[in-house]
Amino acid sequence: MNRKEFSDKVYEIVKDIPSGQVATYGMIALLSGYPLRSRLVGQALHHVPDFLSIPCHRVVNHQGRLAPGWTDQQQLLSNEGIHLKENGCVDLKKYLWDIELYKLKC
DNA sequence: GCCCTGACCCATC
DNA sequence: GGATGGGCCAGGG
Repeated sequence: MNRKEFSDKVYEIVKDIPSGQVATYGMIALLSGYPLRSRLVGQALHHVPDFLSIPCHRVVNHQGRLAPGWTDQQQLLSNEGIHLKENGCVDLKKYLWDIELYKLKC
């Protein structure tokens, strides 16, 4: 697999996530053309240079849980109107990004 | 080149 | 609904 192409695709998709909504790693992996590669999405986002200004705080795992040890993430989310549940998870049913909208765009 | 780890997902219990 | 186990892949020691 072409790692650069994969990460480029990931960045492109994540940048397309509208404000106030969240996506899961699995969705990103699927849209980037590499399903089952959700783990790589997490790693790609972890290593992403910040000058690309990618809203990776809008990406959570399939349970709505945020990145561990990244306290700023919930602050950024709340700035966009996304309020977290008591257990610190995002309400996916409420804020999940509609993957079909992106598919239509392509 | 092997082994462990990780911002994960899914099926199953 | 939480817990568990298996599968996935790249990076670092």
